[in-house]
Amino acid sequence: MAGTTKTIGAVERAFDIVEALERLESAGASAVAEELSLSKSTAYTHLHTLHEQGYLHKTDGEYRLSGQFLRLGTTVQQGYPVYRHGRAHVEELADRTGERANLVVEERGKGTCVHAANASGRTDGAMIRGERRHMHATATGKALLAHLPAERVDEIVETHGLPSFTDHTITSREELESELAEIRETGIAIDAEESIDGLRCLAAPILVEGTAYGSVSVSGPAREFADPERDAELSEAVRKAANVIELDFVFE
Amino acid sequence: MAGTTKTIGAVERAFDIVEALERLESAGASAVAEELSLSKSTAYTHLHTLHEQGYLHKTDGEYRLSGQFLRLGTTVQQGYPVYRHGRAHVEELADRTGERANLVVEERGKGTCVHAANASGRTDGAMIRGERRHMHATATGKALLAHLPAERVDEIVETHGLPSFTDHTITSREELESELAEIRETGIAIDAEESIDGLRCLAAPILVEGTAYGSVSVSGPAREFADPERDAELSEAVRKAANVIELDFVFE
DNA sequence: ATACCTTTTCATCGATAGTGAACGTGCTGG
DNA sequence: CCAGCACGTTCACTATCGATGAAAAGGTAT
Repeated sequence: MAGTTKTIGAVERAFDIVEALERLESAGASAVAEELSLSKSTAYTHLHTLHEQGYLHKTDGEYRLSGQFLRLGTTVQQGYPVYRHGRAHVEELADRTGERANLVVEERGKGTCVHAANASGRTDGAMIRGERRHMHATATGKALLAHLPAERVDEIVETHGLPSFTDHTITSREELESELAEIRETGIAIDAEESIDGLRCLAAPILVEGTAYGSVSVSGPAREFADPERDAELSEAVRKAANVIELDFVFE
Repeated sequence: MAGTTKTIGAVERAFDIVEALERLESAGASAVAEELSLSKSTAYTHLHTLHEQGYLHKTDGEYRLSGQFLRLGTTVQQGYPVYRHGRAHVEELADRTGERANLVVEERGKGTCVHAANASGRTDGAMIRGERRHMHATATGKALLAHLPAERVDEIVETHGLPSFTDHTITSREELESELAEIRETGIAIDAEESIDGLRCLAAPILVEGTAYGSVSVSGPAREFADPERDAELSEAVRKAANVIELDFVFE
Protein backbone atom coordinates (compact mmCIF):
# COMPACT_ATOMS: atom_id res chain seq x y z
CA MET A 1 0.00 0.00 0.00
CA ALA A 2 2.74 2.43 0.94
CA GLY A 3 3.71 3.16 -2.68
CA THR A 4 7.28 1.92 -2.43
CA THR A 5 7.72 1.98 -6.16
CA LYS A 6 10.55 3.90 -7.68
CA THR A 7 9.98 7.55 -8.52
CA ILE A 8 11.97 9.68 -10.92
CA GLY A 9 14.22 12.09 -9.09
CA ALA A 10 14.74 14.49 -11.95
CA VAL A 11 11.00 14.95 -12.33
CA GLU A 12 10.54 15.53 -8.61
CA ARG A 13 13.27 18.11 -8.74
CA ALA A 14 11.66 19.81 -11.73
CA PHE A 15 8.41 20.24 -9.84
CA ASP A 16 10.25 21.37 -6.75
CA ILE A 17 11.70 24.10 -8.93
CA VAL A 18 8.27 24.96 -10.31
CA GLU A 19 6.99 25.29 -6.77
CA ALA A 20 10.01 27.35 -5.76
CA LEU A 21 9.27 29.71 -8.63
CA GLU A 22 5.68 29.87 -7.49
CA ARG A 23 6.90 31.10 -4.11
CA LEU A 24 9.65 33.36 -5.41
CA GLU A 25 7.54 34.90 -8.18
CA SER A 26 10.67 35.19 -10.28
CA ALA A 27 14.26 34.08 -9.85
CA GLY A 28 17.50 33.25 -11.59
CA ALA A 29 19.48 30.03 -11.49
CA SER A 30 21.49 31.02 -8.43
CA ALA A 31 18.44 32.00 -6.40
CA VAL A 32 16.70 28.71 -7.21
CA ALA A 33 19.83 26.72 -6.39
CA GLU A 34 20.05 28.57 -3.10
CA GLU A 35 16.36 28.06 -2.27
CA LEU A 36 16.48 24.30 -2.87
CA SER A 37 20.12 23.60 -1.98
CA LEU A 38 20.99 22.43 -5.46
CA SER A 39 24.18 22.96 -7.35
CA LYS A 40 23.99 26.00 -9.56
CA SER A 41 24.52 23.95 -12.70
CA THR A 42 21.71 21.55 -11.83
CA ALA A 43 19.32 24.40 -11.25
CA TYR A 44 20.42 25.92 -14.52
CA THR A 45 19.87 22.77 -16.58
CA HIS A 46 16.41 22.30 -15.10
CA LEU A 47 15.42 25.90 -15.70
CA HIS A 48 16.76 25.66 -19.21
CA THR A 49 14.72 22.52 -19.84
CA LEU A 50 11.50 24.01 -18.48
CA HIS A 51 12.11 27.13 -20.49
CA GLU A 52 12.61 25.22 -23.71
CA GLN A 53 9.37 23.36 -23.02
CA GLY A 54 7.59 26.69 -22.75
CA TYR A 55 6.69 26.41 -19.08
CA LEU A 56 8.87 29.32 -18.05
CA HIS A 57 9.53 32.68 -19.57
CA LYS A 58 12.41 35.00 -19.00
CA THR A 59 12.16 38.65 -18.12
CA ASP A 60 15.21 40.69 -17.18
CA GLY A 61 17.27 37.53 -16.84
CA GLU A 62 14.90 36.00 -14.32
CA TYR A 63 12.61 33.06 -14.87
CA ARG A 64 8.86 33.05 -14.15
CA LEU A 65 6.16 30.45 -14.51
CA SER A 66 4.51 30.97 -17.86
CA GLY A 67 0.93 31.07 -19.05
CA GLN A 68 1.20 27.36 -19.89
CA PHE A 69 0.33 26.67 -16.28
CA LEU A 70 -2.65 28.95 -16.59
CA ARG A 71 -3.74 27.01 -19.66
CA LEU A 72 -3.32 23.66 -17.89
CA GLY A 73 -5.19 25.02 -14.90
CA THR A 74 -8.04 26.20 -17.05
CA THR A 75 -8.31 22.81 -18.73
CA VAL A 76 -8.30 21.08 -15.36
CA GLN A 77 -10.98 23.41 -14.07
CA GLN A 78 -13.22 22.86 -17.05
CA GLY A 79 -12.74 19.13 -16.66
CA TYR A 80 -14.66 19.07 -13.38
CA PRO A 81 -18.32 18.25 -14.14
CA VAL A 82 -19.27 20.22 -11.07
CA TYR A 83 -17.61 23.29 -12.53
CA ARG A 84 -19.40 23.04 -15.84
CA HIS A 85 -22.75 22.70 -14.12
CA GLY A 86 -22.14 24.91 -11.14
CA ARG A 87 -20.07 27.86 -12.24
CA ALA A 88 -22.92 30.18 -13.17
CA HIS A 89 -24.95 29.26 -10.10
CA VAL A 90 -22.05 29.88 -7.73
CA GLU A 91 -21.57 33.31 -9.21
CA GLU A 92 -25.24 33.99 -8.79
CA LEU A 93 -25.02 32.86 -5.17
CA ALA A 94 -22.20 35.29 -4.53
CA ASP A 95 -24.13 38.12 -6.17
CA ARG A 96 -27.31 37.37 -4.30
CA THR A 97 -25.75 37.07 -0.86
CA GLY A 98 -22.99 39.60 -1.31
CA GLU A 99 -20.59 37.10 0.24
CA ARG A 100 -17.78 34.96 -1.06
CA ALA A 101 -19.03 31.73 -2.68
CA ASN A 102 -16.98 28.60 -3.34
CA LEU A 103 -17.33 25.37 -5.26
CA VAL A 104 -15.34 22.45 -3.90
CA VAL A 105 -14.61 18.83 -4.80
CA GLU A 106 -12.86 16.04 -2.94
CA GLU A 107 -9.48 15.19 -4.37
CA ARG A 108 -6.84 13.01 -2.78
CA GLY A 109 -8.66 13.25 0.52
CA LYS A 110 -8.72 17.01 0.61
CA GLY A 111 -11.18 19.67 -0.42
CA THR A 112 -10.06 21.35 -3.63
CA CYS A 113 -11.55 24.69 -4.60
CA VAL A 114 -12.77 24.48 -8.18
CA HIS A 115 -14.27 27.92 -8.46
CA ALA A 116 -14.53 30.99 -6.29
CA ALA A 117 -16.78 33.98 -6.80
CA ASN A 118 -16.68 37.06 -4.67
CA ALA A 119 -19.19 39.82 -4.85
CA SER A 120 -17.48 41.91 -2.22
CA GLY A 121 -13.93 41.79 -3.51
CA ARG A 122 -12.79 40.65 -0.06
CA THR A 123 -10.64 37.55 -0.12
CA ASP A 124 -9.30 37.38 3.41
CA GLY A 125 -8.93 33.76 4.35
CA ALA A 126 -11.26 32.46 1.65
CA MET A 127 -10.09 29.65 -0.59
CA ILE A 128 -8.66 30.44 -3.99
CA ARG A 129 -9.01 28.27 -7.07
CA GLY A 130 -7.02 25.07 -6.83
CA GLU A 131 -6.31 25.45 -3.15
CA ARG A 132 -6.56 22.31 -1.01
CA ARG A 133 -7.73 22.23 2.56
CA HIS A 134 -8.32 19.57 5.16
CA MET A 135 -11.89 18.36 4.93
CA HIS A 136 -12.65 18.01 8.62
CA ALA A 137 -11.97 21.68 9.24
CA THR A 138 -14.01 23.24 6.45
CA ALA A 139 -17.73 23.48 5.79
CA THR A 140 -17.36 22.31 2.21
CA GLY A 141 -15.17 19.40 3.32
CA LYS A 142 -17.61 18.25 5.97
CA ALA A 143 -20.53 18.54 3.57
CA LEU A 144 -18.68 16.13 1.31
CA LEU A 145 -17.51 13.80 4.08
CA ALA A 146 -21.10 13.47 5.27
CA HIS A 147 -22.03 11.82 2.00
CA LEU A 148 -18.93 9.79 1.23
CA PRO A 149 -18.87 6.01 1.85
CA ALA A 150 -17.78 5.24 5.43
CA GLU A 151 -14.62 3.43 4.28
CA ARG A 152 -13.55 6.43 2.25
CA VAL A 153 -13.96 8.65 5.32
CA ASP A 154 -11.83 6.19 7.31
CA GLU A 155 -9.19 6.26 4.62
CA ILE A 156 -9.13 10.04 4.53
CA VAL A 157 -8.88 10.43 8.29
CA GLU A 158 -6.12 7.84 8.35
CA THR A 159 -4.14 9.55 5.63
CA HIS A 160 -4.49 13.13 6.74
CA GLY A 161 -5.37 12.88 10.42
CA LEU A 162 -7.39 15.54 12.19
CA PRO A 163 -4.91 18.36 12.66
CA SER A 164 -6.05 21.40 14.59
CA PHE A 165 -6.02 24.88 13.08
CA THR A 166 -7.96 26.93 15.61
CA ASP A 167 -9.49 26.36 19.03
CA HIS A 168 -12.68 25.19 17.34
CA THR A 169 -11.26 22.58 14.97
CA ILE A 170 -12.75 19.11 15.32
CA THR A 171 -10.00 16.81 16.50
CA SER A 172 -11.70 13.59 17.53
CA ARG A 173 -13.23 10.93 15.42
CA GLU A 174 -16.42 10.77 17.50
CA GLU A 175 -16.99 14.49 17.33
CA LEU A 176 -16.59 14.32 13.57
CA GLU A 177 -19.03 11.40 13.26
CA SER A 178 -21.73 13.15 15.25
CA GLU A 179 -21.27 16.33 13.25
CA LEU A 180 -21.50 14.43 9.96
CA ALA A 181 -24.74 12.85 11.17
CA GLU A 182 -26.11 16.27 11.94
CA ILE A 183 -25.11 17.51 8.51
CA ARG A 184 -26.96 14.62 6.91
CA GLU A 185 -30.05 15.70 8.82
CA THR A 186 -29.98 19.44 8.32
CA GLY A 187 -28.42 19.46 4.87
CA ILE A 188 -26.03 22.19 5.95
CA ALA A 189 -22.41 21.99 7.10
CA ILE A 190 -21.02 24.77 9.25
CA ASP A 191 -17.45 25.87 9.75
CA ALA A 192 -17.54 28.00 12.87
CA GLU A 193 -14.01 29.38 12.83
CA GLU A 194 -12.65 25.84 12.62
CA SER A 195 -10.08 26.40 9.93
CA ILE A 196 -9.34 30.08 10.31
CA ASP A 197 -10.09 32.37 13.24
CA GLY A 198 -12.80 34.84 12.37
CA LEU A 199 -14.01 32.99 9.28
CA ARG A 200 -17.44 31.40 9.21
CA CYS A 201 -18.63 29.27 6.34
CA LEU A 202 -21.87 27.51 5.40
CA ALA A 203 -21.89 24.69 2.85
CA ALA A 204 -24.26 22.25 1.20
CA PRO A 205 -23.41 19.08 -0.72
CA ILE A 206 -24.26 18.60 -4.38
CA LEU A 207 -25.89 15.19 -4.48
CA VAL A 208 -26.83 13.37 -7.64
CA GLU A 209 -28.32 9.95 -7.15
CA GLY A 210 -26.80 9.69 -3.72
CA THR A 211 -23.27 10.56 -4.83
CA ALA A 212 -21.61 13.76 -3.64
CA TYR A 213 -20.08 15.47 -6.67
CA GLY A 214 -19.01 18.53 -4.77
CA SER A 215 -20.21 21.20 -2.39
CA VAL A 216 -21.09 24.91 -2.48
CA SER A 217 -20.52 27.44 0.25
CA VAL A 218 -20.64 31.04 1.27
CA SER A 219 -18.11 32.43 3.69
CA GLY A 220 -17.36 35.65 5.44
CA PRO A 221 -16.38 37.31 8.70
CA ALA A 222 -17.86 35.40 11.65
CA ARG A 223 -19.14 38.65 13.10
CA GLU A 224 -21.40 39.32 10.15
CA PHE A 225 -22.97 35.88 10.34
CA ALA A 226 -23.63 36.19 14.05
CA ASP A 227 -27.23 37.22 13.61
CA PRO A 228 -29.26 33.96 13.55
CA GLU A 229 -31.62 35.36 10.96
CA ARG A 230 -28.82 36.21 8.57
CA ASP A 231 -27.40 32.77 9.18
CA ALA A 232 -30.70 31.11 8.34
CA GLU A 233 -31.05 33.25 5.26
CA LEU A 234 -27.59 32.31 4.01
CA SER A 235 -28.14 28.62 4.80
CA GLU A 236 -31.24 28.70 2.70
CA ALA A 237 -29.44 30.44 -0.18
CA VAL A 238 -26.64 27.87 -0.11
CA ARG A 239 -29.03 24.93 0.00
CA LYS A 240 -30.96 26.39 -2.87
CA ALA A 241 -27.83 26.93 -4.96
CA ALA A 242 -26.77 23.31 -4.37
CA ASN A 243 -30.19 22.21 -5.45
CA VAL A 244 -30.12 24.21 -8.65
CA ILE A 245 -26.73 22.72 -9.50
CA GLU A 246 -28.08 19.23 -8.86
CA LEU A 247 -30.86 19.91 -11.32
CA ASP A 248 -28.36 21.22 -13.85
CA PHE A 249 -26.59 17.84 -13.56
CA VAL A 250 -29.77 15.93 -14.27
CA PHE A 251 -30.75 17.98 -17.32
CA GLU A 252 -27.26 17.64 -18.66
CA MET B 1 20.93 31.67 -29.63
CA ALA B 2 19.79 28.22 -30.68
CA GLY B 3 19.82 26.88 -27.12
CA THR B 4 22.22 24.04 -27.73
CA THR B 5 22.54 23.33 -24.04
CA LYS B 6 21.61 19.95 -22.70
CA THR B 7 18.05 19.46 -21.54
CA ILE B 8 16.76 16.82 -19.19
CA GLY B 9 14.95 14.05 -21.03
CA ALA B 10 13.05 12.74 -18.04
CA VAL B 11 11.56 16.16 -17.38
CA GLU B 12 10.58 16.64 -21.00
CA ARG B 13 8.91 13.26 -20.93
CA ALA B 14 7.06 14.14 -17.74
CA PHE B 15 5.58 17.25 -19.34
CA ASP B 16 4.77 15.33 -22.50
CA ILE B 17 2.75 13.05 -20.27
CA VAL B 18 1.06 15.97 -18.58
CA GLU B 19 0.11 17.33 -21.97
CA ALA B 20 -1.08 13.92 -23.10
CA LEU B 21 -3.31 13.77 -20.04
CA GLU B 22 -4.58 17.21 -20.88
CA ARG B 23 -5.68 15.90 -24.27
CA LEU B 24 -6.95 12.55 -23.08
CA GLU B 25 -8.80 13.95 -20.04
CA SER B 26 -8.01 10.75 -18.18
CA ALA B 27 -5.96 7.67 -18.99
CA GLY B 28 -4.12 4.67 -17.58
CA ALA B 29 -0.47 3.75 -18.01
CA SER B 30 -1.07 1.74 -21.16
CA ALA B 31 -3.04 4.47 -22.89
CA VAL B 32 -0.33 7.04 -22.12
CA ALA B 33 2.41 4.66 -23.31
CA GLU B 34 0.46 4.12 -26.51
CA GLU B 35 -0.16 7.85 -27.05
CA LEU B 36 3.49 8.79 -26.67
CA SER B 37 5.14 5.57 -27.87
CA LEU B 38 6.76 4.88 -24.54
CA SER B 39 7.30 1.56 -22.87
CA LYS B 40 4.52 0.68 -20.46
CA SER B 41 6.85 0.65 -17.50
CA THR B 42 8.29 4.06 -18.31
CA ALA B 43 4.83 5.54 -18.56
CA TYR B 44 3.95 3.87 -15.30
CA THR B 45 6.95 5.17 -13.39
CA HIS B 46 6.31 8.69 -14.63
CA LEU B 47 2.63 8.58 -13.74
CA HIS B 48 3.52 7.16 -10.36
CA THR B 49 6.00 9.96 -9.75
CA LEU B 50 3.55 12.69 -10.76
CA HIS B 51 0.90 11.07 -8.62
CA GLU B 52 3.15 10.96 -5.57
CA GLN B 53 3.94 14.62 -6.10
CA GLY B 54 0.24 15.37 -6.04
CA TYR B 55 -0.05 16.53 -9.62
CA LEU B 56 -2.29 13.66 -10.65
CA HIS B 57 -5.18 11.96 -8.99
CA LYS B 58 -6.63 8.58 -9.67
CA THR B 59 -10.28 7.85 -10.33
CA ASP B 60 -11.44 4.41 -11.40
CA GLY B 61 -7.89 3.34 -12.08
CA GLU B 62 -7.27 6.23 -14.47
CA TYR B 63 -5.05 9.23 -13.88
CA ARG B 64 -6.16 12.84 -14.32
CA LEU B 65 -4.43 16.16 -13.89
CA SER B 66 -5.13 17.36 -10.37
CA GLY B 67 -6.14 20.66 -8.87
CA GLN B 68 -2.44 21.44 -8.30
CA PHE B 69 -2.32 22.70 -11.85
CA LEU B 70 -5.32 24.85 -11.15
CA ARG B 71 -3.53 26.27 -8.13
CA LEU B 72 -0.36 26.96 -10.13
CA GLY B 73 -2.47 28.52 -12.87
CA THR B 74 -4.20 30.77 -10.39
CA THR B 75 -0.89 31.91 -8.94
CA VAL B 76 0.47 32.62 -12.40
CA GLN B 77 -2.64 34.59 -13.30
CA GLN B 78 -2.50 36.69 -10.18
CA GLY B 79 1.16 37.35 -10.87
CA TYR B 80 0.36 39.42 -13.96
CA PRO B 81 0.14 43.08 -12.94
CA VAL B 82 -2.29 43.59 -15.77
CA TYR B 83 -4.61 41.01 -14.28
CA ARG B 84 -4.58 42.61 -10.86
CA HIS B 85 -5.38 46.00 -12.29
CA GLY B 86 -7.56 44.96 -15.17
CA ARG B 87 -9.70 42.04 -14.03
CA ALA B 88 -12.63 44.01 -12.73
CA HIS B 89 -12.62 46.42 -15.66
CA VAL B 90 -12.58 43.62 -18.22
CA GLU B 91 -15.58 42.06 -16.57
CA GLU B 92 -17.33 45.38 -16.62
CA LEU B 93 -16.51 45.75 -20.30
CA ALA B 94 -18.07 42.38 -21.02
CA ASP B 95 -21.17 43.27 -19.05
CA ARG B 96 -21.56 46.65 -20.68
CA THR B 97 -21.12 45.46 -24.24
CA GLY B 98 -22.70 42.06 -23.88
CA GLU B 99 -19.74 40.61 -25.77
CA ARG B 100 -16.79 38.48 -24.87
CA ALA B 101 -13.92 40.51 -23.35
CA ASN B 102 -10.29 39.44 -23.09
CA LEU B 103 -7.14 40.60 -21.37
CA VAL B 104 -3.89 39.65 -23.11
CA VAL B 105 -0.15 39.97 -22.51
CA GLU B 106 2.86 39.22 -24.66
CA GLU B 107 4.77 36.16 -23.60
CA ARG B 108 7.46 34.39 -25.55
CA GLY B 109 6.41 36.26 -28.65
CA LYS B 110 2.81 35.21 -28.50
CA GLY B 111 -0.35 36.70 -27.09
CA THR B 112 -1.34 34.95 -23.88
CA CYS B 113 -4.87 35.33 -22.57
CA VAL B 114 -4.72 36.34 -18.92
CA HIS B 115 -8.41 36.73 -18.28
CA ALA B 116 -11.60 36.21 -20.22
CA ALA B 117 -15.05 37.43 -19.32
CA ASN B 118 -18.14 36.58 -21.24
CA ALA B 119 -21.48 38.12 -20.64
CA SER B 120 -23.23 36.06 -23.26
CA GLY B 121 -21.97 32.62 -22.28
CA ARG B 122 -20.85 32.10 -25.88
CA THR B 123 -17.27 30.94 -26.22
CA ASP B 124 -17.01 29.92 -29.87
CA GLY B 125 -13.55 30.71 -31.06
CA ALA B 126 -12.77 33.15 -28.28
CA MET B 127 -9.54 32.73 -26.34
CA ILE B 128 -9.55 30.92 -23.05
CA ARG B 129 -7.34 31.71 -20.09
CA GLY B 130 -3.73 30.74 -20.71
CA GLU B 131 -4.21 30.21 -24.41
CA ARG B 132 -1.48 31.50 -26.72
CA ARG B 133 -2.07 32.86 -30.18
CA HIS B 134 0.07 34.37 -32.88
CA MET B 135 0.22 38.11 -32.43
CA HIS B 136 0.01 39.17 -36.08
CA ALA B 137 -3.36 37.47 -36.50
CA THR B 138 -5.18 38.80 -33.44
CA ALA B 139 -6.42 42.24 -32.47
CA THR B 140 -4.89 41.99 -29.00
CA GLY B 141 -1.60 40.83 -30.48
CA LYS B 142 -1.43 43.65 -32.99
CA ALA B 143 -2.34 46.21 -30.34
CA LEU B 144 0.72 45.01 -28.41
CA LEU B 145 3.02 44.76 -31.43
CA ALA B 146 2.17 48.36 -32.31
CA HIS B 147 3.77 49.52 -29.09
CA LEU B 148 6.68 47.12 -28.73
CA PRO B 149 10.24 48.22 -29.61
CA ALA B 150 10.96 47.62 -33.28
CA GLU B 151 13.72 45.08 -32.53
CA ARG B 152 11.35 43.03 -30.43
CA VAL B 153 8.84 42.98 -33.29
CA ASP B 154 11.61 41.79 -35.62
CA GLU B 155 12.56 39.08 -33.18
CA ILE B 156 8.97 37.89 -32.83
CA VAL B 157 8.33 37.77 -36.55
CA GLU B 158 11.60 35.92 -37.04
CA THR B 159 10.78 33.35 -34.38
CA HIS B 160 7.16 32.69 -35.20
CA GLY B 161 6.83 33.86 -38.81
CA LEU B 162 3.54 35.10 -40.22
CA PRO B 163 1.54 31.92 -40.72
CA SER B 164 -1.86 32.24 -42.32
CA PHE B 165 -5.04 31.09 -40.59
CA THR B 166 -7.78 32.50 -42.82
CA ASP B 167 -7.98 34.34 -46.13
CA HIS B 168 -7.63 37.61 -44.24
CA THR B 169 -4.52 36.89 -42.19
CA ILE B 170 -1.69 39.35 -42.63
CA THR B 171 1.20 37.47 -44.20
CA SER B 172 3.68 40.10 -45.29
CA ARG B 173 5.97 42.22 -43.24
CA GLU B 174 5.00 45.43 -45.08
CA GLU B 175 1.30 44.87 -44.59
CA LEU B 176 1.93 44.31 -40.90
CA GLU B 177 4.02 47.47 -40.58
CA SER B 178 1.40 49.68 -42.20
CA GLU B 179 -1.32 48.17 -40.05
CA LEU B 180 0.71 48.74 -36.89
CA ALA B 181 1.19 52.38 -37.93
CA GLU B 182 -2.55 52.72 -38.33
CA ILE B 183 -3.13 51.20 -34.92
CA ARG B 184 -0.76 53.71 -33.37
CA GLU B 185 -2.85 56.45 -34.96
CA THR B 186 -6.35 55.24 -34.22
CA GLY B 187 -5.63 53.56 -30.90
CA ILE B 188 -7.65 50.53 -31.99
CA ALA B 189 -6.51 47.20 -33.45
CA ILE B 190 -8.94 45.20 -35.52
CA ASP B 191 -8.98 41.49 -36.23
CA ALA B 192 -11.34 41.15 -39.17
CA GLU B 193 -11.63 37.37 -39.35
CA GLU B 194 -7.85 37.11 -39.53
CA SER B 195 -7.39 34.32 -37.03
CA ILE B 196 -10.73 32.54 -37.21
CA ASP B 197 -13.39 32.79 -39.89
CA GLY B 198 -16.46 34.58 -38.64
CA LEU B 199 -14.75 36.10 -35.61
CA ARG B 200 -14.22 39.83 -35.34
CA CYS B 201 -12.27 41.41 -32.55
CA LEU B 202 -11.45 44.96 -31.44
CA ALA B 203 -8.53 45.66 -29.11
CA ALA B 204 -6.76 48.53 -27.42
CA PRO B 205 -3.31 48.53 -25.80
CA ILE B 206 -2.76 49.25 -22.13
CA LEU B 207 0.00 51.82 -22.10
CA VAL B 208 1.75 53.04 -19.01
CA GLU B 209 4.53 55.53 -19.60
CA GLY B 210 4.89 54.36 -23.16
CA THR B 211 5.22 50.68 -22.31
CA ALA B 212 2.53 48.22 -23.40
CA TYR B 213 1.63 46.07 -20.41
CA GLY B 214 -1.15 44.24 -22.20
CA SER B 215 -4.25 44.75 -24.27
CA VAL B 216 -8.03 44.49 -23.85
CA SER B 217 -10.52 43.38 -26.44
CA VAL B 218 -14.08 42.49 -27.19
CA SER B 219 -14.89 39.82 -29.74
CA GLY B 220 -17.91 38.26 -31.30
CA PRO B 221 -19.49 37.05 -34.53
CA ALA B 222 -18.38 39.21 -37.47
CA ARG B 223 -21.99 39.58 -38.60
CA GLU B 224 -23.00 41.34 -35.41
CA PHE B 225 -20.19 43.87 -35.70
CA ALA B 226 -21.02 44.62 -39.33
CA ASP B 227 -22.98 47.73 -38.51
CA PRO B 228 -20.46 50.61 -38.48
CA GLU B 229 -22.27 52.29 -35.64
CA ARG B 230 -22.06 49.22 -33.44
CA ASP B 231 -18.42 48.91 -34.39
CA ALA B 232 -17.69 52.49 -33.37
CA GLU B 233 -19.58 51.99 -30.13
CA LEU B 234 -17.55 48.92 -29.26
CA SER B 235 -14.27 50.56 -30.24
CA GLU B 236 -15.07 53.38 -27.89
CA ALA B 237 -15.93 50.99 -25.06
CA VAL B 238 -12.67 49.07 -25.54
CA ARG B 239 -10.57 52.20 -25.64
CA LYS B 240 -12.28 53.45 -22.53
CA ALA B 241 -11.69 50.17 -20.69
CA ALA B 242 -8.00 50.27 -21.61
CA ASN B 243 -7.84 53.80 -20.31
CA VAL B 244 -9.44 52.93 -17.00
CA ILE B 245 -6.95 50.09 -16.54
CA GLU B 246 -4.08 52.45 -17.31
CA LEU B 247 -5.33 54.74 -14.58
CA ASP B 248 -5.62 51.80 -12.19
CA PHE B 249 -1.91 51.15 -12.85
CA VAL B 250 -0.94 54.69 -11.99
CA PHE B 251 -2.92 54.83 -8.75
CA GLU B 252 -1.42 51.51 -7.71
C1' DA C 1 41.01 48.35 -14.84
C1' DT C 2 39.45 45.36 -11.02
C1' DA C 3 36.73 42.56 -8.37
C1' DC C 4 32.56 40.31 -7.92
C1' DC C 5 28.42 39.08 -9.38
C1' DT C 6 25.84 36.40 -12.51
C1' DT C 7 24.74 32.81 -16.38
C1' DT C 8 26.49 29.41 -19.24
C1' DT C 9 29.57 25.55 -20.84
C1' DC C 10 32.26 21.39 -20.31
C1' DA C 11 34.24 16.70 -19.08
C1' DT C 12 33.84 13.34 -15.76
C1' DC C 13 31.62 9.73 -13.06
C1' DG C 14 28.17 7.34 -10.52
C1' DA C 15 23.50 6.98 -9.99
C1' DT C 16 19.32 6.14 -12.21
C1' DA C 17 15.85 6.16 -15.79
C1' DG C 18 14.39 3.13 -19.23
C1' DT C 19 13.66 -1.53 -20.64
C1' DG C 20 11.45 -6.16 -21.39
C1' DA C 21 10.06 -9.86 -19.16
C1' DA C 22 7.34 -11.66 -15.51
C1' DC C 23 3.68 -11.57 -11.96
C1' DG C 24 -1.01 -10.79 -10.24
C1' DT C 25 -5.66 -9.47 -11.12
C1' DG C 26 -10.09 -8.31 -12.93
C1' DC C 27 -12.82 -8.59 -16.85
C1' DT C 28 -15.09 -10.69 -20.90
C1' DG C 29 -16.71 -13.82 -23.83
C1' DG C 30 -16.90 -18.48 -25.33
C1' DC D 1 -16.88 -21.78 -15.37
C1' DC D 2 -12.73 -21.41 -17.24
C1' DA D 3 -9.45 -19.37 -20.64
C1' DG D 4 -7.57 -15.69 -22.30
C1' DC D 5 -6.70 -11.07 -22.51
C1' DA D 6 -5.42 -6.55 -21.07
C1' DC D 7 -4.27 -3.97 -17.52
C1' DG D 8 -1.44 -2.27 -13.60
C1' DT D 9 2.47 -3.37 -11.14
C1' DT D 10 7.17 -5.13 -9.92
C1' DC D 11 11.92 -6.51 -10.76
C1' DA D 12 16.93 -6.89 -12.05
C1' DC D 13 19.97 -5.20 -15.35
C1' DT D 14 22.80 -1.91 -17.89
C1' DA D 15 23.74 1.95 -20.89
C1' DT D 16 22.53 6.40 -20.47
C1' DC D 17 22.29 10.63 -18.79
C1' DG D 18 21.70 13.78 -14.90
C1' DA D 19 24.39 15.89 -11.34
C1' DT D 20 28.59 17.97 -10.28
C1' DG D 21 32.60 21.33 -9.63
C1' DA D 22 35.51 23.90 -12.02
C1' DA D 23 36.09 27.22 -15.27
C1' DA D 24 34.77 30.24 -19.12
C1' DA D 25 31.98 34.05 -20.72
C1' DG D 26 29.18 38.00 -19.83
C1' DG D 27 27.66 42.06 -17.06
C1' DT D 28 27.89 45.83 -13.54
C1' DA D 29 29.47 48.60 -10.20
C1' DT D 30 33.41 50.23 -7.81
